[in-house]
Amino acid sequence: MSVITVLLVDDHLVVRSGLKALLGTQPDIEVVAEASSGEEALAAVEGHSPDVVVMDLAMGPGMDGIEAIRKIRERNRRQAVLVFTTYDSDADIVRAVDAGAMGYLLKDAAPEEIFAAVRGAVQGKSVMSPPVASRLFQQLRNPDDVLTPREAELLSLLTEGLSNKELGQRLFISEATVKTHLAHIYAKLGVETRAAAIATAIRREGMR
Amino acid sequence: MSVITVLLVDDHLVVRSGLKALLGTQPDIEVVAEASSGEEALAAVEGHSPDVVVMDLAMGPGMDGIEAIRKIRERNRRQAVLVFTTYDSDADIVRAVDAGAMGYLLKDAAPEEIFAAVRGAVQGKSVMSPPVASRLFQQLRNPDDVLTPREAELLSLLTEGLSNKELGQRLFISEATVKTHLAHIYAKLGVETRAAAIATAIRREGMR
DNA sequence: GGCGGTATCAGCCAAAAGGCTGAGAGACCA
DNA sequence: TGGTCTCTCAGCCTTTTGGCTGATACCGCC
Repeated sequence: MSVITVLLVDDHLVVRSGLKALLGTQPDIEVVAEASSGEEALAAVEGHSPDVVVMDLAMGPGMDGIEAIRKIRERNRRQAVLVFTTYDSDADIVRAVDAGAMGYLLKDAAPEEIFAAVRGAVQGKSVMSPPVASRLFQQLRNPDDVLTPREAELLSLLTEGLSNKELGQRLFISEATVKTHLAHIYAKLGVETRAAAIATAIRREGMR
Repeated sequence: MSVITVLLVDDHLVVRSGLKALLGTQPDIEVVAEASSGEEALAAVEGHSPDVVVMDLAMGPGMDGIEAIRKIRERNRRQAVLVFTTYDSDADIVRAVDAGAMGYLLKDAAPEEIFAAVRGAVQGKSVMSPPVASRLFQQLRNPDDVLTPREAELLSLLTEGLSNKELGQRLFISEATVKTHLAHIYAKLGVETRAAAIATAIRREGMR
């Protein structure tokens, strides 16, 4: 049995240190590199070509986790990416899976769960924390209310307090398109104003 | 020189593990106990009587970090409590300091910062992460930015996603007055739109 | 008795947001 | 190959929001 090589990506040194300590107890898993930003993560993937990338989604300014996942998957489909984050936001789950994540773990996961996820990932198995899985399950029952990846992305930026114009500039689309997306988002969230959408998104979706 | 004993309190095993690994590199610091909730923390303080308690504020259901700090300080003033958390919410900082916290560190703090904070805490020195200190400083310098009770009430309703008309009806005031209050709130929060105000209120002020 | 802070309200105007209809391009799938 | 989904864009119109100026009233305080 060969050793599984892992790249850790998290902007908090404490979390990287903790993961490293936990994974270090497993003889068949080895942390070969760490990164604290999306940019660093891409470089580390090139340099170390790890089997599994364990990544937080929230990573301060610059490239966010979703974008990093997408780029990693674009360049090299060998790496399996595991999301390891604090919040089980509906929108983030959808976007992460869409970007090519193999699993989605919450930070309060038990060590065994994490080990199992890493081992499963290299075999192409997808592993979810129970709360995450239940959210996905619930969404399958109401497929009409599931945000598309683009809508989720827009909603995420919406919670930053941006105007339609700013949203358009940020996403390289026209203001008209922004308004179309927003109308769909409002309908799916069951709200009528952007203010209510933001409130709903932050509270219900766990966005922040 | 005697060894500083530390109790770690965080609901994420990964974070505890990481802190333990980091603090373990220091010969004069020893982690003697861990807890994953406020209740456990109180018991651990009784049992181990550590010199310093390093605690996250957000801890799932049950007693929150602030309450735990207050109770620890009530029962035994020997322990110094250091807050170690992810978000620099104005409200949380004020509440934590008020509850008796000796320091306030963010999770992206450098290891040296953490070590220094632990060592400082036992000597009665208070240590803040730079972003935290700057927030406190800003509040002291600019008391004008403190919301009046009425403004706070309005902001709280604002985060529900209500329109100006609805706000007026809810508070029994005219829409004109609502707009006046909002203008003041925006100025104090440093934002220009209601969307940004909601985002700021929920995130920074911890409203929810 | 005046002064500052708070809360209340009005009117005017420009900008932003939202509702509506319609439509083309590309992907995916049966 | 045709249907469906997603993402993109446009125009038109109404409503809402935000910026501004100015005003009245109450309250506590020196």
